[in-house]
Amino acid sequence: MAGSAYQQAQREGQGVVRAAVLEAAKRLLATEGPGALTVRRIAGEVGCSTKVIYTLFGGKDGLSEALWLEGFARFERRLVEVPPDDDKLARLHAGLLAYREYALSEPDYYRVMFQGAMPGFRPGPEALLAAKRTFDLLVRGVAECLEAGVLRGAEAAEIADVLWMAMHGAVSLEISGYFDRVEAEPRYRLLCTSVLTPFLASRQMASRQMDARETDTRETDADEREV
Amino acid sequence: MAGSAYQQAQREGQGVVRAAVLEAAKRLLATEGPGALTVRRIAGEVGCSTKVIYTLFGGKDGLSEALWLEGFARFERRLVEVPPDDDKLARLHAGLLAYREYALSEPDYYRVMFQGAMPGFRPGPEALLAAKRTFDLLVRGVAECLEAGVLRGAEAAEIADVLWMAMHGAVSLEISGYFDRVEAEPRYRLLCTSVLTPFLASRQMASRQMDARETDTRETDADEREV
DNA sequence: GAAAGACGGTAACAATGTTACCCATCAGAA
DNA sequence: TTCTGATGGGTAACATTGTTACCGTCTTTC
Repeated sequence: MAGSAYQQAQREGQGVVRAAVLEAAKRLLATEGPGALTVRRIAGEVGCSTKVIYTLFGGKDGLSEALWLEGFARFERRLVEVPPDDDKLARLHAGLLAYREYALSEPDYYRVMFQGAMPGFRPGPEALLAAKRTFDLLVRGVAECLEAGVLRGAEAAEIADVLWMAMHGAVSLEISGYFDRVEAEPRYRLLCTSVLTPFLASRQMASRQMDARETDTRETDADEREV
Repeated sequence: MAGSAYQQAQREGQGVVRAAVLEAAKRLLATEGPGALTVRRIAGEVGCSTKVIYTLFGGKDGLSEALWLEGFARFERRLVEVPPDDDKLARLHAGLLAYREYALSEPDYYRVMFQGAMPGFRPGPEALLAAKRTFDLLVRGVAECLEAGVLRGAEAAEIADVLWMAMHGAVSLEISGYFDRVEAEPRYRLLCTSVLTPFLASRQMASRQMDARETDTRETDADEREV
């Protein structure tokens, strides 16, 4: 593949320059938001000319896609490290909470990935594939609950879809400032339990929680598994 | 207020010019999307200089806010015209469907309102108030269900919040292209019923629906009220 | 009638993504 | 070995964006 030592070195050099550019872009995105991501600014941070970004990424869209992929990699890393649990439903709940926590911890990445923060950028096939792979983590979590018999009533993809819709909406509105953090968290928990409740194999838990909101009775150890 | 005939005429003239500018901006937004909304383009369409837009709207942000308000006015109009129904739950469901239908019928307005399609624009206090007023329609619909006794278990604002989160997430993902229209609609219906089910006073309807997905039995006239 | 202020058109400015031009450097052929 | 072709990268330009300085024209006011 690498014809000569020179080509090899050049390729490696491009690799490290590309990494440096991406690192600068990531830092700018995290510290100053998408607005700071200009070609000149990034080139200035890394100490090269703007041309380099065009040869390495093919323009701002290429760099946007690289950041999109980086965001999904971070997202996936966060979701994967949710610890396993014999209680599949508890693990799914932990994953749902991890979804929000990631989005709130790196909202600018979330904006890039899901809110079109880079104007004019549309993800290509590879990027959509990465998104789909991340989403499959959710489908798998639901499927395990179906197999374990704690969820029922719909296909894993269906339940995962509605969960994703709900979580994305909650997180998206919260990032956009429609909810402050203190009221957003209980709303998010209520949303997650609400969406899952119709699919619970034994609906007593959710029923108990709902009733408890009115009667304040019958708390049991099952409560701690609620969300 | 209007000192002289000249001032009066000038004021009225500004009013019609402002309306014309807004009309051009609305047409551009609807036909070519937010990307076509440049100050020069709008000025060219209406046949004036860019300066006019600055004196009438105070810059692009002012025009963005005007479009935001226009979007919420259209949204509210659509939601208000959901016909009343003695079955409060059916009316609420109709409202939830109207939410999606509006968003899909004017996705660029929805992007302006909820997805930050105008870069750098943050809604001011008046704009947020308009948003809140529109959202109150949903709260009121939920409150009527609570008063009628068909929903229970949480405050109207809580249920409305989770409904809003869910609907916004579904619509937002659909607009962004994560679902095609044919698969999005049943998902949306499933999402709406799922979110509402835990709050149903009599949960037999939802239970029956869920069970029916597995057994394909026991259809009743209650089915037509599902979503 | 003259000074003052407001509206609006022209042309500029700053910032952005992008590219034409040019030079340096290296691989490969004569 | 030397020349040719090509590739990468820096400089400076171009087009487009939001925005504003400048100036002429008009009305109001003293």
